[in-house]
Amino acid sequence: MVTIGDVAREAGVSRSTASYAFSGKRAISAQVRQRVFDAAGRLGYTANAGARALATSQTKVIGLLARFLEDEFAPAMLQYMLGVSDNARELGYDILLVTEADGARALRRITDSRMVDGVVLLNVAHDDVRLPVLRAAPQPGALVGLPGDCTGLDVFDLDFVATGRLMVDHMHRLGHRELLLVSQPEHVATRGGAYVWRLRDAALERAHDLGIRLHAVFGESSQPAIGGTLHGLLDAHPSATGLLLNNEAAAAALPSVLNARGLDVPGDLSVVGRYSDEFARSFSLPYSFVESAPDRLGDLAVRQLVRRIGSTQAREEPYVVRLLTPRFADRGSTAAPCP
Amino acid sequence: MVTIGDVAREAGVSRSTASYAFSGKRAISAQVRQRVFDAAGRLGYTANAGARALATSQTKVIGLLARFLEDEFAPAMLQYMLGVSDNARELGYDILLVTEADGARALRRITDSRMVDGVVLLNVAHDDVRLPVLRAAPQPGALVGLPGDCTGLDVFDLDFVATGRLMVDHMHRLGHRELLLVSQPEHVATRGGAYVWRLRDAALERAHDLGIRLHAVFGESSQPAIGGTLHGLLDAHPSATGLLLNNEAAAAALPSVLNARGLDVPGDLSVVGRYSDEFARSFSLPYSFVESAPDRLGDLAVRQLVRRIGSTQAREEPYVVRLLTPRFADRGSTAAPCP
DNA sequence: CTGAAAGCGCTTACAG
DNA sequence: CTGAAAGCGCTTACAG
Repeated sequence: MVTIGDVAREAGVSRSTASYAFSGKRAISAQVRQRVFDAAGRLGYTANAGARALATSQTKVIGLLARFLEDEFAPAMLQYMLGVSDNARELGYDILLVTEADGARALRRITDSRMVDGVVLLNVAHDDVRLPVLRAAPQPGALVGLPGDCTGLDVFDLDFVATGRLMVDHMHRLGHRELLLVSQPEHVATRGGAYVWRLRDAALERAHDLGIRLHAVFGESSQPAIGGTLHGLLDAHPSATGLLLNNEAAAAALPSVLNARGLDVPGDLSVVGRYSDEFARSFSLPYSFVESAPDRLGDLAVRQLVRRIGSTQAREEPYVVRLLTPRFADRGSTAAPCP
Repeated sequence: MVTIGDVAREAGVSRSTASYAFSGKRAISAQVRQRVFDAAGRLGYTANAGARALATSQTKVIGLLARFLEDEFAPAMLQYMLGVSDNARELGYDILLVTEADGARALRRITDSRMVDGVVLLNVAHDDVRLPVLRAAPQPGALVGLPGDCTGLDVFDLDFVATGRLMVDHMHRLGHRELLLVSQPEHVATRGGAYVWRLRDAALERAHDLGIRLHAVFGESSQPAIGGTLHGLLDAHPSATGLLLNNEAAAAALPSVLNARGLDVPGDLSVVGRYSDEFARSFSLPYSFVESAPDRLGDLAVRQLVRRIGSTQAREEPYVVRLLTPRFADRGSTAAPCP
């Protein structure tokens, strides 16, 4: 391979001069600079990443820890991954993708060996086992997903509490007094998927305060089971006029369920979902929804992480917990209930 | 950070001895070995990846170049990514994920700078601009997706020609004589998505040979457009008794389309799709299908790549083009046509 | 404005 | 079975 030494020789300068010509970290005469660049061009020089990392203690790589769990909608994870990856690249960082089941061990491996300058954790659980490892690591970390304990880390998530309230408030304003809520599977919550119960509890509380009857159930993560659950729920509560969905599979299954029952939206039933814009487009779901903004969250997490990586000053700043205000995307699937 | 020098001092040996104790590349007395391991444990030592890469010219990282194009079903890409990532990790490699739009430039960057020991290209087009870059790179590469020119690279893909034939043969055997085929959008083929026309052309040819009328159309990649296309196709050919799908969006949309038309499968219409098992499960599609086996392809590509990386001898071996024989997963959605 | 030299943390022939 | 030393390819104080 061609090294900076080869370039220096070809340009007739020292290796340090060649290095400075590339980095711009000290003044170089225009002629010399040009000679170095020309030489590099002729020889096809690119700096060796390992050598540079060793010399600078910077890899320009960010670790991305995904977590694919049973009964969670995997394609949703992809949106977060792309949000992180695309934005990291724009800031000059590459992505080391980690999909191992044992996230804590993998995290220790990539941080201890200094493969990465920082880490983004996806799909963070309430009591995530990766957090103690990340806090002990020398690199900064950012989370997508709100855990029980946020100390020492920057956290980004959709505000699921506000989302639950927004959904209920929206239906209440239209005049609905009996609603249904389908969440993710119960064991997703049990094992620490806080987003499940944060939305659900907030919706239940708000409904209670407003004098609304809210029937909340946990739904399955795939068809045909979720279809059966939807049918059962609609059978059990024929007087309910609104349906809230915090469950991608339920949203995807709903059109055929309603079709089979001959129910019209919003004529017979008002519907509000919670998913990403991309998901809505892929399946062209005709429902109003609260945007879960995975690209936005990935962007925010990476940007903050890079800030911390870049300056020791930024590293001293207080940690942030940023919960995005839910945005309601109106697709016309809600209306006043029929009398 | 704690270095191998610290470990050596703590254990009372030289750095080379410590290094050999870890690598096992030369005999070390049991006592010394234990002292080194204990010291490493006490100090919490992990080798610096950059330094090791510099010394060995091996990063133990594989580049994974994904390619997300308009009107291709993004979640399908995720399955390939996980197939590569999970299997790479098992073989001791980490994954550098590249999602940049300009794949050729990104590929040059990560290979020139020696960030990776090898590269897997996903979603390879017929005349993929990344191929010349990969051939010129010092690292070996493996493709998932069959390009027009395979020289110098290991190639893995589903046999789409055999898939097209299998679909038609299957229907023919059951007695069908008029079929419909919905492919991906035409411009996906136009820009080089060879899998589109390979399956389509093979199906058309086989149908012709068997005296079957096959009406082949290109479908959109999302609802509701694809739903309209399906309706239009069924309207235009009421005498067709079988439907072949090489289009994920069409498969996802079909249940509600058939529901709306009151069509029974396989009573009124026999259906065969082509997608992954994971996709079938996520949407619980009730159709028989040809398994596209993304995990299997990722596995094969990585395994071959690691072989090439591992030994210069393996690097001399002839390149392989491995097309997986399509596997038919029977879900009972095909039957003899009604008279 | 430029160069010679030290150092980043490993591995691996070379010697014993 | 073990150690002292060179080298991987960079960057960056130190000198001039």
